[in-house]
Amino acid sequence: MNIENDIKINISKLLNLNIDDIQLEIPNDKRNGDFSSNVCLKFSKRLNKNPLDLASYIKDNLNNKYVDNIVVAKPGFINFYLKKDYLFDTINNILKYGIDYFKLPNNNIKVNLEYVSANPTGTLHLGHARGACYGDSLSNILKRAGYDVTKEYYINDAGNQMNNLGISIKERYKELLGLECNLPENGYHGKEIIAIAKQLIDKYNDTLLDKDIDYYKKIGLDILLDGIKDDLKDIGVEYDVWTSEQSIYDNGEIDNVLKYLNDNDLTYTKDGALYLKTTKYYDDKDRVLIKNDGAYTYFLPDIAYHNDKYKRGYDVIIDVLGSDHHGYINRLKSSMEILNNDSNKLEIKILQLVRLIKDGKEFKMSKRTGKSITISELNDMIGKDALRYFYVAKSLDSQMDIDIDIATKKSNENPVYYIQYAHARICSILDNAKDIEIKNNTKFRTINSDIAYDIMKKIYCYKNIIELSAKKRMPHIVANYIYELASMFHAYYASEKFITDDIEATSDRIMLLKAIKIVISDALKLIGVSAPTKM
RNA sequence: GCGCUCGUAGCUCAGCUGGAUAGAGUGUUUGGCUACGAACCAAAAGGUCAGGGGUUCGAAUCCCUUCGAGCGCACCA
Repeated sequence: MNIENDIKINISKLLNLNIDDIQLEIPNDKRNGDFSSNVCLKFSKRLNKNPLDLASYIKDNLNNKYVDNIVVAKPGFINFYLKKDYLFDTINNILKYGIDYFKLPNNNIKVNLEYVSANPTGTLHLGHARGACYGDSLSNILKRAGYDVTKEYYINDAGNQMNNLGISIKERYKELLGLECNLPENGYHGKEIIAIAKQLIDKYNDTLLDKDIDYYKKIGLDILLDGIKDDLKDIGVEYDVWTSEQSIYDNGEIDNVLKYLNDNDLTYTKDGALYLKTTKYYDDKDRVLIKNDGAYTYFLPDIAYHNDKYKRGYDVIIDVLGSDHHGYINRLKSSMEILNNDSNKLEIKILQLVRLIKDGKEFKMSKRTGKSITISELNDMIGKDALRYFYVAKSLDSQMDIDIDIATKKSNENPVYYIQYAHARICSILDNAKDIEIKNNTKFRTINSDIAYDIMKKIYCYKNIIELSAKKRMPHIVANYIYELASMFHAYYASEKFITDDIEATSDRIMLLKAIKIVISDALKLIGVSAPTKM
């Protein structure tokens, strides 16, 4: 059953238009129909006809078994009013097929989705949580929409910052032993570094003093990476692939890329450094690949890494980065074009940074002093469900504030409880009705309220919501949808009694409740939130 | 200075590929539990969609411009 598509095909034949040119939308005001199209307004010029005449032509010639009535509205809208059967069929199908009813067919699009990828030099904080919740929810939604998704984390375990990590741990280790401590300015000052040093002392006392920096580096990397994995797992975020930057150094991919670039005159040497001609494409200046001390910049292995993603055959490569990295986009896209990879396949999603509010003022996070709120701290305060919903309900490109005082004291302000409450309420009613015989595949003769029809219509839209959310890479569309559905349910609950002496009416309502429950719990699952049966 | 993202109700945010009278939550005011869970519902008030110009049947949405905010402009990662 795909009414919208049928109508579109019908119109495209009548007006001789491409089907993709035809928009069908659900009007905000239902007085304008169940579906509405602006196609006559849009193409009146191209077709050289009055939009109202075009609309009348469609009205007189369109044929669809669900369409009850067609109305032409000024200045040229065409509004479709459907028979309620399409709603009833939807509900019956959901009860018959369950979640499978909403699964879109495989579209053969391979997606690589990389998110978080924080340096393993500290603990994940509130900004990382945004990328984590976004990425994980988006991957669920893409999968549901028929994409083949690989979730990936890039571990920056090579380069300068790893040495700084090793030094920082060693200095903290010495400090705790009462020795002189020379923590460098660009070292890591977070409390987790001290915790690692303390672990070493508890285990080995002072026997590690003669170990070199590489030793501390490795210990630190292992512990911090485990911590990152645990923190992510605690909020339901897991990965398919963990790629190590060091492995790109080790497996020769960098050398391969470098050789190709040099052989094809895409690089040049200046002031002892090797530059890549990124200005050939979208960059405003050429970029250094190898510094004059012979060390690679971050950029070079990242080129090899992204090239490798292309080689793995992905049709879409999504990177989720913090807004402080937006200057990196053109550089990376240029480098991909240089390697003959279509840079349109590379989608870089920029997330605006998260501001923390405490006592009505901004609470500055500082890497140097190690004063920041971590994911696990927030998780302890508000819990996984609230955390996941809170982050994913907002679009990525708005800066967002977290008021820590509200998050801790009045956690009920999080809309996730409102949604979960709706689910728990439905479960409770279904439990009360468990002995009542439910008829399947009914015509819902006893359903007669607007709110019930509105709910059915909302449920009908669920598939479109998933499709749209996936296409636009916007999981918050799903989050907001669930809230709206929950809100409609609460209103319905207040307006009618479900379990009555009328067996048929009870049965009809219970069927509808079951469908609502299926959609709410499924949509919550997509955004990583649980659907409790009791609260 | 240049670039990216943004500016919508007191506050936090939605608003789809331009579509019909711009929406929620929260806060304020008011009403509703001897009906299946009141963590709920109903109602009121609250708007120059930052300002100005343009495109067109139609602009919060697209373009130009001014103002304001955040971020970036490394041989750091």
